[in-house]
Amino acid sequence: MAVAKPQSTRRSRPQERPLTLTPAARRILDVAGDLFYTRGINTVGMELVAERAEVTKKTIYDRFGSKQRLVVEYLRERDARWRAHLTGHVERADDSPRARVAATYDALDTWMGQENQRGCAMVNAYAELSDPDHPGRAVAEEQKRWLRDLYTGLAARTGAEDPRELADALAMLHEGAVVARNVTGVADAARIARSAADALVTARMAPTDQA
Amino acid sequence: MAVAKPQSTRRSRPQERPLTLTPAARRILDVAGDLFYTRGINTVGMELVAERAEVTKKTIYDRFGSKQRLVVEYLRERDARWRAHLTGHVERADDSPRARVAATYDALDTWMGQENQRGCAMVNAYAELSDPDHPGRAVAEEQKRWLRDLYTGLAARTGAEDPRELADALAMLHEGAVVARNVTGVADAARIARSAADALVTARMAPTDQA
DNA sequence: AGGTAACCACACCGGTCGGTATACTCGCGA
DNA sequence: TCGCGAGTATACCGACCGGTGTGGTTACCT
Repeated sequence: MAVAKPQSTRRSRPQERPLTLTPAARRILDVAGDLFYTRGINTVGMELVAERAEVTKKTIYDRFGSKQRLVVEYLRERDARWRAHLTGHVERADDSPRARVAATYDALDTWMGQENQRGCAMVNAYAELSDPDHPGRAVAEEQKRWLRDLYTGLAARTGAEDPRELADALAMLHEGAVVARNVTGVADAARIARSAADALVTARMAPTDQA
Repeated sequence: MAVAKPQSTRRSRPQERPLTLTPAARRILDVAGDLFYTRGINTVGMELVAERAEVTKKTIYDRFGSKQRLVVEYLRERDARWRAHLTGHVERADDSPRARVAATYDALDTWMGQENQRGCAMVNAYAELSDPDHPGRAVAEEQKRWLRDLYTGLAARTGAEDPRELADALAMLHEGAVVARNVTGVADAARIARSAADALVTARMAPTDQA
């Protein structure tokens, strides 16, 4: 065991040095990403990361400077991977708002099948990093804002009266599906969310656009 | 700082002693509940709990036996409070499935306004307690199952073709609203979820029941 | 040839973790 | 009066935390 303290209050961030991703650093980040996601950020010590990456702690600190930084890089990378996954699905879909909304839930479905066995990494990190100044929180917030904006754009194209509100509802189905699958064990959560989203779009669509 | 380890593998649970809630134990549980929720379970040490409850660690261990047990009791109590809050709202609503569904989101709204500034305690605990054997996880799972069943009952009364699926969608809006409010900062998340839920019920309702 | 970046091994730091042990006091009910 | 449950205070346990410092070895770039 061992675990505690109010989380380093690194106030007034000292501007980020750019990070050189040497081979060892690459290994460290991979290992840390896996461990942080599956076991939780706070329960994984640097010693363990070092051991798994076959690297000394010294090397980790030479490359990343602090655990906080390593955590932030883990979140950033995961966020980027998720965005790429989602936008890939969306762009391959038909260019209709309805099809594209559906595509977001398909993306979620495949994502959850592969690398999301422990819920949303951003939401988990948000739960674990209780210090409001931890820069990892900003990464999570940004991802959620991004998804919301994506939905807002699509919602606007449906002709909905209040695109923002529709977008928020679609985002809720999205996040809720992750919880349903992860905690409640609903295997086809993404499919259900997709179907509900479609019904919602229909209900909110401008009447003239109904087809 | 300090935080780590794969989380005590207390396998084959040694049957729970019933807990005597002495005045000190009451204080301990209150303090622990507050700290665990606001700072996270893993970042709060027993030393801090003892200090805040104006009690020695000895007393905590005499009453609760272990941190794990204290965590479980915290989750149970919070779960019970939440269920009471929600059922209170539901029972005070008109006895129509539509009104009762709406009432669940109203309950969420007032709940989030008062004592849910850091998201859903069950979801957070699920994120923090990565050991699949930690009994705290079961408490979270049970709450989500309960909510799902509650929605299933209401959905059945709407005459929906697939009550389970409608119920899951309603639960997703529910959980999603918590994330939206907490991470994305959507102030009227509960209201939006309520409105979306209502539209969804309308869409899924048996055509003959439309009113 | 010299410099430097990237790594290794290893020892060490103060501090905290969850949990235990010993010994003592107080108030209550039989 | 006696015992006991609930509490106090304090010291301690081994383990682990995040992080640093020293010194040495490659390998590549100029």
